[in-house]
Amino acid sequence: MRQKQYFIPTLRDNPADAEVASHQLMLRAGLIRPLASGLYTYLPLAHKVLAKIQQVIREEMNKARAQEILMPALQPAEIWQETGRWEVYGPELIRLHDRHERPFALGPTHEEVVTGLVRDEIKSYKRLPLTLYQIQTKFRDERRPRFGVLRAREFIMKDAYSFDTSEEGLDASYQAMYQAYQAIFTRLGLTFRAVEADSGAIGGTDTHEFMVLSEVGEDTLVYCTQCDYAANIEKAEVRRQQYEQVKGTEEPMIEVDTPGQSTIERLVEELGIEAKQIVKAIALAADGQAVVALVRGDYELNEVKVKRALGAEQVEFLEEERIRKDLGSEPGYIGPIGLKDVKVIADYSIMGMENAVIGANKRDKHYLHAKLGRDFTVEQFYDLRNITEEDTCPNCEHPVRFAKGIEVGHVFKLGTKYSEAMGAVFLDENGREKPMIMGCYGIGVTRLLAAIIEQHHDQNGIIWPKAVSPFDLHLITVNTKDQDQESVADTLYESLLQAGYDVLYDDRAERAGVKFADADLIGIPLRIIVGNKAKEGLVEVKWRKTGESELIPKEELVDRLPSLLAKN
RNA sequence: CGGGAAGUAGCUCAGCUUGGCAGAGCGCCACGUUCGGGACGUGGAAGUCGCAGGUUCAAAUCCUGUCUUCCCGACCA
Repeated sequence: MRQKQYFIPTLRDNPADAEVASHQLMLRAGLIRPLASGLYTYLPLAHKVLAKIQQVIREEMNKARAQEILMPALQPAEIWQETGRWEVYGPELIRLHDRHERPFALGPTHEEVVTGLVRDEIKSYKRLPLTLYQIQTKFRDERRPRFGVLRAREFIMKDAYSFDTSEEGLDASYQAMYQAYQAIFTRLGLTFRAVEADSGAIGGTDTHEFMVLSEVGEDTLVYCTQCDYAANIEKAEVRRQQYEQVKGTEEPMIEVDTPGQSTIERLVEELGIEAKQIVKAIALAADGQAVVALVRGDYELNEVKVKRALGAEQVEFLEEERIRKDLGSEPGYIGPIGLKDVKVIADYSIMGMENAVIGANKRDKHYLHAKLGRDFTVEQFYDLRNITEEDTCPNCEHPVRFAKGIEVGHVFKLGTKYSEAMGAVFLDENGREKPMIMGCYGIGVTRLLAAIIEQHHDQNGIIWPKAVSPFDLHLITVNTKDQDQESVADTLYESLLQAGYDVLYDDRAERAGVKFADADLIGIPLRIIVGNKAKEGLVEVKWRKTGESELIPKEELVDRLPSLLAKN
């Protein structure tokens, strides 16, 4: 491809509204352009890279015996009503009406469509197991689109669904997908980690997320320094343990003035105590029902664990109005004593607390010297807090560490949730009707594009891993006015194409600096520069990643390319 | 949805405090000089100052409303 007429609108400055490296570079290198918040056009370079990513995914999925299909993005409301998700899904589901005022949705995922399809077509155990997948545009009206294509409202996803006759079958299908994912992310040149994830309140046994390690990741993952344990912090269990609590004398509980001290930090500062002496009380709405959760002041509440402990679908913070009305309390001063009739649950870290500071449910008031059992009680204890780096591995008791990750893939054992709701059943060997056992497996394709850039760039631009580079080679003439250079480059371009290489040929009448800067931005791993040594028959090859270069006789180039490319 | 910031030329931004001809750099077009790391000169094109309303002789500038974008918190590939 001659660059003169190729559409790569590079930018010299970073656009003001891009924050993270991948977003900035995708804009600057001419990969994407925004249309609205969370909506992007993929320009030729990005489109080529996406095609390569999809190719890798297809190869590995097909190898795992999954079969590619393509389902409609536009879906009638009825199938969503069948599974109950029309009500449950919430505002993230984009809903619309056709000309007959019939309700539809733009698919954020395809369990309903694929389950309906398999239900109608497959009746016998003899046709199972079956795994179907598609690569398609998904729609989710995200509450907050962010970081360019990392969290977009319209994005390309590979979604796969497996149907099995037994739990053992599901295990095998799940394993096959898990391994395919490992192969895919490895081939894409990513540093990643598969972690245990939370499966949500309903069903779902095993589930793993594939995290690309990156500082801009929105997820925190916890891994053991000894064994191979790794989990999303939402999921990571905290070992049950004897907490070392601050001891008190047998002083009675007293009420004190704590004006404006509505945070842990302020209380620590003003009262001269430790955070671990404070009972942090958090008011929540679990499926609308007010609940108070207690956790020791030096720990963070984990809402996913609360959700699981209560068996709730949804847990969110209680609004200030309801804290006053439903709890009879005051935001910032919530405590376990004297609350109206609400459920109070607590993390294990509360056990054995004495000499504690608790909110008095009155503005600017706390109690001191509160003792669990004597002054306040708790209905039930659970593991409700986030693990910390001071905690130990739930498997082997060795230290754990944290890392940030971008979730690029998710594998999930669904069980029979959708097959039962939609009547996707088969007849087994004995003629008995049974629900199919399902799994689902997603990969964020456009998110991968950004994640790859996050892990593969430097100050000057992108450095594509070879497997996904938009071109094999970047051929550059230093000076287009120089006849020698131009003719050498032209013939070289032709012979490279002949040899089967996909070449981007910068034939633009730009100065060398401009071309080199653009080449760095675009990030094709191997560069061939035709410059002032061209009249002596020498061309330069240069590796984008290391900046190393080598002069090579032009006749030898095509023959030596395989080894030159392999060097990087 | 709550909290914060910003909307002026394709991009990055100044001008706004104190109302008075719409600006700069880069990019773009033409010509010339240059030519291995974002050159230089001359000339040129380009903006409904986000939108609507108000105040005023006069609004990019002041006031009100509204829309959009980005960042921080509750969800997901």
